[in-house]
Amino acid sequence: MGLTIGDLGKATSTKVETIRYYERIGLLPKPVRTAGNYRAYSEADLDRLSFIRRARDLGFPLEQVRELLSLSDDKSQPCAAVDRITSAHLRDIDRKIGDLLALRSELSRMLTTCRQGTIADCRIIETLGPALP
Amino acid sequence: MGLTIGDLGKATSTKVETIRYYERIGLLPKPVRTAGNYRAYSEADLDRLSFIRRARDLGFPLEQVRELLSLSDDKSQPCAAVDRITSAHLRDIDRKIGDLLALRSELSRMLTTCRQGTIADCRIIETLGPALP
DNA sequence: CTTGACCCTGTAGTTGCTACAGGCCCCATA
DNA sequence: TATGGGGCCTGTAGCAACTACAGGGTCAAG
Repeated sequence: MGLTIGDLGKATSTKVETIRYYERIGLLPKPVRTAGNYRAYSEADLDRLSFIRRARDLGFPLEQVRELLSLSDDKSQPCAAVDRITSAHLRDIDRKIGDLLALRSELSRMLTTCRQGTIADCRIIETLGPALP
Repeated sequence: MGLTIGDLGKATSTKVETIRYYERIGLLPKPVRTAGNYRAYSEADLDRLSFIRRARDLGFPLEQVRELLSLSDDKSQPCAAVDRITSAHLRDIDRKIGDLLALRSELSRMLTTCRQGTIADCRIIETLGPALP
């Protein structure tokens, strides 16, 4: 009866150490222990961990996962808070995508100017180096 | 004579602690010290730090910055190694962009299904929650 | 001569895990 | 019944790349 920490790990593709870490930071409740001091988990724990993992896979940082969890614990609350968190996360991702695209074009511009000579006249190193006087 | 660590920080938009950190991990050489034990930097140090910051701004991780620095120190080396590092970084960025775009579309799909009701029937929470039986 | 801005060292915190070390526990097999 | 191997336990330290103190020293202006 009860799932071991290894069972939970397998079921959610989560490393055992990560589960203990989630417990330590209070994302997962401390489970009951068996006579031999093993953690014994319930289906509810499995659901909660699955929730965490799905949110993490979607890139939510742990603090936002924490908020989403506490929202999902209170079903009568309005949905607006969830919407707010998700929108904020989306804006964050959009900003990151923008940054990366800018980087990407800069790097690929640098690459096209690299003429396979020596470092002495490498345009990439030149770009990184000090401004010419 | 010589630049203080604060001067260097201002000139490169780098926090003083970060400069000391770069010194500790061997990215920047240990500078000479004044009578009062202050670090005194040269223009060459400023150039080197600028190089580091530019590479960091382009998203190169410190280990790759280290490689680029040692390449730029040996001007007779072929440029191919620089090209290789830059290309690898570019592939990395492309992968990240792909990941983020996938996330983005998932999140925005979730948002469009959120109907501003209560948590009880919030589609976002539902998506994160356990599979229905 | 004091004030305030800067500098020094050393250590601990951040995020989200991951990897030990050194030791229990449990089950199956011989 | 002994034993071997897996899995579990706690606690600590490590990763990137900084950042933030605490508790002091130094320097230039007023």
